[in-house]
Amino acid sequence: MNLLDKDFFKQNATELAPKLLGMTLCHITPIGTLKKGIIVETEAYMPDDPACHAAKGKTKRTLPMFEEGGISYVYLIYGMYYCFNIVSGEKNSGQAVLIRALQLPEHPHSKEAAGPGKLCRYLEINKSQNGIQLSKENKLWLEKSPLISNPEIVTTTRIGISAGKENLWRFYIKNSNSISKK
DNA sequence: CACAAGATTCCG
DNA sequence: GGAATCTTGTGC
Repeated sequence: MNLLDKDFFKQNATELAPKLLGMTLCHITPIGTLKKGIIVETEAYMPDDPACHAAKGKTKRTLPMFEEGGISYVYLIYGMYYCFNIVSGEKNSGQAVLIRALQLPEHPHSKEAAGPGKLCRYLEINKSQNGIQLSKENKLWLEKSPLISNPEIVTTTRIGISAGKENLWRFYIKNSNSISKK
């Protein structure tokens, strides 16, 4: 079974988010360097979720969230940090999975990509990756990680939001040293 | 056009 | 605990 066929991303964010744990996010930077990390922490943002950017309807910023699942949604937060999301669900549903932390294959204890802003800085993801289909041709894609299979997953409330705090929509790999926070 | 808020991070 | 820093959405 190929986990990465088109329908894989058509699941709801709440279903997709835990399934992304243990997969490798890869990016080839503009100067041709391959950067990659294993996803160890994610959060789901759903259409009727008060914490979700798309909940208030389409705006210029959130347009990618209303595309079909499988494209990227990148936005700038606090004027300083980019956050990378994988859009999920059917077209026009308005949902996505925020990638919150990566474990570096060669430095499993590093905190260099432990946090949504930090992983974008590490992978060199910015607005130019916004709204693109995740694929090797677009130099931004997912692979199954050979290092992690069937990770033990912890489910908690999300971080940094003011509404929708009650939903248990944050997922991370138990005992990972590279998550953003306990 | 002005203004407040924000899915963060780092320092004190 | 608080600042940095600036885009975006909203309201006048």
